[in-house]
Amino acid sequence: MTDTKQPYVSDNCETYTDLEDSHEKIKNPELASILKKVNRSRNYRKPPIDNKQLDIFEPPPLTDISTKDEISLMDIAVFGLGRKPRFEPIEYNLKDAHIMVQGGTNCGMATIFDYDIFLYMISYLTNEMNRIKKEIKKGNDDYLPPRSIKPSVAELLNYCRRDHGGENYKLLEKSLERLSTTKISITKVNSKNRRNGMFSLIGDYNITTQKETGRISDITISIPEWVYDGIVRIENPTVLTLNPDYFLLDKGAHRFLHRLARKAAGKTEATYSLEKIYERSGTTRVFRRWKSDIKSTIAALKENPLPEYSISWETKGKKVNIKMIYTGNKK
DNA sequence: GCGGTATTGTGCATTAGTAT
DNA sequence: ATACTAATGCACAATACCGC
Repeated sequence: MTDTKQPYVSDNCETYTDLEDSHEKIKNPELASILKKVNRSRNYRKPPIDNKQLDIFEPPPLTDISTKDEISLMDIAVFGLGRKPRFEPIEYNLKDAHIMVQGGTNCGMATIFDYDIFLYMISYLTNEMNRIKKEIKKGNDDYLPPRSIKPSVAELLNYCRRDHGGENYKLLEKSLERLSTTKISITKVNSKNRRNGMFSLIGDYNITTQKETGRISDITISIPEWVYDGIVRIENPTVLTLNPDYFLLDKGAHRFLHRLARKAAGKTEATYSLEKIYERSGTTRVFRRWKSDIKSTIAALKENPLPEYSISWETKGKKVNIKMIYTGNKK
């Protein structure tokens, strides 16, 4: 099972890494060009060796909350897209709302990778609630889900399909801090009145570490009220399932595009202008810099497409549109 | 000014390997 | 199986540069 080091007969390399490194020396030009491409772009992480999401019976399906106050949270980035936490706030001026995302002054804003923890929380809660609803249909009363989750760290990392490297344990603490302090404020204006609200991605959290060893023994994350109410107290929660391969997407921009496609295209297709995607990505880059970035980002998808969606770059004169087409199982 | 590419720094992510 | 270490890799963004 763990013999991942299968030698490649063709070129005397021990491992896949050897093969990648030696692509210059490879005689077969076709193979060499493929390997060069692999070297250049890595859209997907390799899944951890033990490629199981959870060792429990069934992992909860990956779900994300899609709207809040009739505002779609999936087609804007309520987090930074980079690995480095960002400190500048993001502002969105949408048609019917003004949205402001701001991180903590010390730790910065949550990143799209920190958001994985949020997804774990949503998935857990949705799954739990679906189970309870089934029980109620059968006529059995049941307790509502708890208002906080207590995952073991390994369980959390497994679900997010990450490696169990110790680094992840250290970073978890920072991730939680960012998630908890990132505030999203929505100001909605309709014809009659103006509503303003502020919420964060996760509530309070506790991390218990053992004194002698410094090991994390326990984490508790409280579920913020808007999430709990949105899933438990509303009859038809606005949640969408995602493909678990989402966790393997290595580029923040790819994750953003996948979320956008999932929401906008669904099981059909959708087209956005490049300008609109630029605005909704929350990037700090000037447009023409971002444009060349996103162009190569989308070009990389030719080799390794997004799970279930194809993204294409279409030019109409000077205008650029991004077309997203569902390629998954149309059932 | 506007388009594009090339280079570089930073902080997180990943990997192999190790300890319990 | 879970938790940790050290070394390396990577994306994003800032910056410089070039040609128009």
